[in-house]
Amino acid sequence: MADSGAETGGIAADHLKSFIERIERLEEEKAAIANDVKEVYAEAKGTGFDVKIMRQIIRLRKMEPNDRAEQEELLDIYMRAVGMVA
Amino acid sequence: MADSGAETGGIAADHLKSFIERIERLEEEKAAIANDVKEVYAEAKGTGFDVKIMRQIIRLRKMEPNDRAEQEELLDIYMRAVGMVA
Amino acid sequence: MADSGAETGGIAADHLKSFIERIERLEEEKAAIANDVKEVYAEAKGTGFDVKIMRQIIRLRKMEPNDRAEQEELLDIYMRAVGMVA
Amino acid sequence: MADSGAETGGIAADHLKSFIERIERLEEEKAAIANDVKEVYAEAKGTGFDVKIMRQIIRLRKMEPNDRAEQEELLDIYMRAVGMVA
DNA sequence: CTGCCATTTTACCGGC
DNA sequence: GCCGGTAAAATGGCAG
Repeated sequence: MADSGAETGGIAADHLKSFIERIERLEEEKAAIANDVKEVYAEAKGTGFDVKIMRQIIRLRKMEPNDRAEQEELLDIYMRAVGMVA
Repeated sequence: MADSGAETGGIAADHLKSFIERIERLEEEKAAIANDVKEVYAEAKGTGFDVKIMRQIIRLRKMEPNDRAEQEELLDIYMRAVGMVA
Repeated sequence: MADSGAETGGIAADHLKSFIERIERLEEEKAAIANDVKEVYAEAKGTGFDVKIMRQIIRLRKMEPNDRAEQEELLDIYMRAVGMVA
Repeated sequence: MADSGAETGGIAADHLKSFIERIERLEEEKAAIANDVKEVYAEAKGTGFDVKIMRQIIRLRKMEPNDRAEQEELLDIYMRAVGMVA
């Protein structure tokens, strides 16, 4: 076998396995953090905050102020166009 | 003001801010790890591996641990009932 | 065998099959309509409209005006709390 | 006013409104069908069938038609490489 | 740059 | 009636 590319016999198999395991480790870490996030939301909710609004806040803070303003303006225009007061 | 629940004047505002910032920090960490994952995939791809299949592998390996055998029996019965071979 | 409940031998199997097929037909119809929706969005986009904003409009129109006002107010409060101007 | 693109004064507003209303009508139809689906599940449940398993069946039947056999071969190779039995 | 795929978010449904 | 998980929608990212 010429072993062009990545046939998975021999060392290629080991290589693949290594990649997979590295990714799985990272995914585990990521999942752990995602879980932490969930817990913070849960705690906030328990304190009386509205989770959905909190998500909106976080989304808005992530946006460039300019983009945000533009979107709001456009939304406003569309709303008038379809007859929603403001 | 009775401050029942989570009105966001005074300390409640601080509390909310604190929650938001905790989440944002965690999301940053998560994004960093997600980026690492992406890089590993890119490296694997450069080595000649098929990223899409790799994702499948990882998905499958994550599913395996579940002892879903319990439900599979009933599923099997239903499958026979509707004419799916097995 | 007493055939109480829904063991899937005999007529029960036929019954199950019938339910499944009815659902599958309905799901097909639903998918077709979902596709139509997609096409309308595509056409609107081709005319120069912003699809994302359109989705927002539709979401807002689906909400009770009261609820919408409440959410906006709450969002506003939260924004001030975390120091976003308005 | 040059009316390049889709400013929403005049006819553009009408156009937008028309798109929105078409989508809303389609979404209504879709919701009606979704409701029918729900009713069939309810009826099946009343007959003694397990709704969750039924959903699984339908999911599986939707997947089958795909001739995924092509990719399965490569998947198989990769699975062996990382030590998954088959 | 368009369409596709993956992730994320929202809504729904069944269980307790 | 709420909570948790499960499926649908939607947004964002990537390849072609």
